[in-house]
Amino acid sequence: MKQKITIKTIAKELGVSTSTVSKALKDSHEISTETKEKIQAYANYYNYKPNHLALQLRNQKTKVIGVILPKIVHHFFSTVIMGIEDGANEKGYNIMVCFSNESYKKEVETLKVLSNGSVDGIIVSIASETLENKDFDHFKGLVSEEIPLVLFDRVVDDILCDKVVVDDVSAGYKATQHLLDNGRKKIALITTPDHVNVGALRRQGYEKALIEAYIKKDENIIIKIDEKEDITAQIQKVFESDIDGVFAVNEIYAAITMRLAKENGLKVPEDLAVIGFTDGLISEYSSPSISTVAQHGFTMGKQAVELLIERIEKESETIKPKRIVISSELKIRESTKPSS
Amino acid sequence: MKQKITIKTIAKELGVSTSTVSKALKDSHEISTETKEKIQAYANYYNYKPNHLALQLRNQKTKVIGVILPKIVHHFFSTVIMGIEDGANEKGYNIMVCFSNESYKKEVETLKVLSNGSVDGIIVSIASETLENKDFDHFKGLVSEEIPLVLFDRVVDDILCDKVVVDDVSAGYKATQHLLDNGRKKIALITTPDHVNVGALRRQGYEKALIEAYIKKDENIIIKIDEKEDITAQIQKVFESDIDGVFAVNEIYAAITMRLAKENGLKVPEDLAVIGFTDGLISEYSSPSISTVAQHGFTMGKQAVELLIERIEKESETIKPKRIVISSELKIRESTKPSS
DNA sequence: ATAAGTTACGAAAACGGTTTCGTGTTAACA
DNA sequence: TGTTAACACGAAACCGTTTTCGTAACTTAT
Repeated sequence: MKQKITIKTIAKELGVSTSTVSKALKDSHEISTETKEKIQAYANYYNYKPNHLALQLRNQKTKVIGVILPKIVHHFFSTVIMGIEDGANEKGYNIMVCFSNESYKKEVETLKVLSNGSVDGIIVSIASETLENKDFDHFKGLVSEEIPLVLFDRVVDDILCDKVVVDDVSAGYKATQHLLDNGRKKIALITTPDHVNVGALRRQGYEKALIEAYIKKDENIIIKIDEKEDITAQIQKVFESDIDGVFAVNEIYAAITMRLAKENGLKVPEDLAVIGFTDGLISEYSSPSISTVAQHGFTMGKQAVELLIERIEKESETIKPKRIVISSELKIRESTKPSS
Repeated sequence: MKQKITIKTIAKELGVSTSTVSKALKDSHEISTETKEKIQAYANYYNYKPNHLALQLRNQKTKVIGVILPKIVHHFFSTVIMGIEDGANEKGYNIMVCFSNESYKKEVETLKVLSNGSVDGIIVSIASETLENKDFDHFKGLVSEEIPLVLFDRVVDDILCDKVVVDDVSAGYKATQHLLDNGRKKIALITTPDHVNVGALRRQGYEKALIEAYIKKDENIIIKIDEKEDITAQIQKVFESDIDGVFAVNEIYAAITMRLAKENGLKVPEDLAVIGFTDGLISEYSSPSISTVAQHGFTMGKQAVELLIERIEKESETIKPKRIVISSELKIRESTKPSS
């Protein structure tokens, strides 16, 4: 990189002290108009830009927010990033993005790197492996170092910090209720293993809706997908039972269900209604289009970053950790058009 | 944030100088074993971590790479980010991610923020508005400041820097050729306006394939989508002509085409073969699944970052700008199964 | 006993800014 | 004429670390 122009250069060149230059550039009243104009003109001409690193060191602030996501090739997380970036920019922050790739080890390492002072605060959605292990010591370390932390979507109660979540239970309830309203009686659930807590919560909502409709739960049509195995094969099993509705906890599972329905000779939505989660591109562009529960990822991201920045900038006050719940919303499309 | 322990603290506490502490922590031979052990034990006990900002200032290196993308909710760009992050991590770098949201103004601002010294180098895919304006002065500024810059996917010749691109012409050719091999004769092209150069290049490939097959180009079945208008309505026009194949330059256009085909009473692939670009989730999970040209986003990202880091770390040598071409690959799926 | 070489550490400069606290000069006032 | 205040600027400390250079004390060789 080319030798940059610094305050020192300007000072030497113009025969004044660095303090004078610094003040002149900030339009301080301490400096005479004449001197200020001279210095500003010079700085402008040579395109002087203050060195960010020096400022950071002095202020002990980086104006950067670290973000750790389990993955990115996923509509929900992409939109969350958008929200985070947008909110951060509004307050003059930038974001440093890292991925845990759902791995516990990478999450720990990344957290260590980010907490060495490169960022003022961190936003995380926990890796599934970590959720499975139930080992959250790396987060507790952060908390005790008093580095501001906000968890979103995949959160755990053990960690004492601000959180932003979707109303997963109520979302699961709403989705299931929608199918029931639709006249469906035998509704399958395609979900994640129990350790992924959002999956467990959505299931609670599902079960609640069934109970209220006096429909007996059937474990045969509740499929917990193990992503290490063949997903399609696991979903295929549900077609061995007689079903007329499917609630899938993400859009990939919903899309696979649609394909299998076709292969099994069931028409969507006539014979089978399908509703997914995450209002992504697949749901929107598949044909028939898929009804979903929209999670408002952008809002989540924005709320998370606002919470974090508040914490960063009011570091003196010890505010009680907050928990923000973003309400989800049904996006009704073709895949759940009422059966006759 | 809690008061962090610094070298100064350790020095004062142990009655030695900061230089001694610094050297002891690096296991320098200049320091006696006894002193080293004492200092290391103390540092370890109090969980000393060197202040990153101080190091950055001293070394004039941030070990951070800036990335500016037009958008993120897009399979291709998501995978590129993954590749960049992966490559960066391998070399001990982190990435700072920003979005231009296809806006010229935001691109200029973001570039300015990143070039104030917060990053060692920058990777960019140009915003469509900028491509339309043809105003690249902000990039030229970077180049003259000698901040390493790598452009990928949407690149322009005007800017003198390293570039990573897809072999768009040959990809367009391969896609079209595949349809021809399939027995299709009347192949429509759904593309972007000409200023998005990747679209223009893919079109060249399309036209070349047609010429070689002695098929006359028909401007009526070449649709340039204006994203500010209703996309579906624009694509619908192509169905007014008699066609048996469609080459769409991204997966959204391909998906919309599939839906319209259905609505127009054409069966895919029997009556109409469809091939898209960007091997994303939509193509994979739609039904029938959509054949595409896979762009290898991960590889592109990784190559881009490796190129950039090489430039950063060999700043002395003025190497001629490189241009890396990533070859694309056909992913044949159901939407282009041979017609009888 | 003297010269030379080690060993083990500290002082100080440097990275690029900001900010506090002087201080010399001039102008205004009693 | 002496006192005070305003003005315009500079010196120096500071943020946390590294690194060069100097040097006191001791060891070894002559």
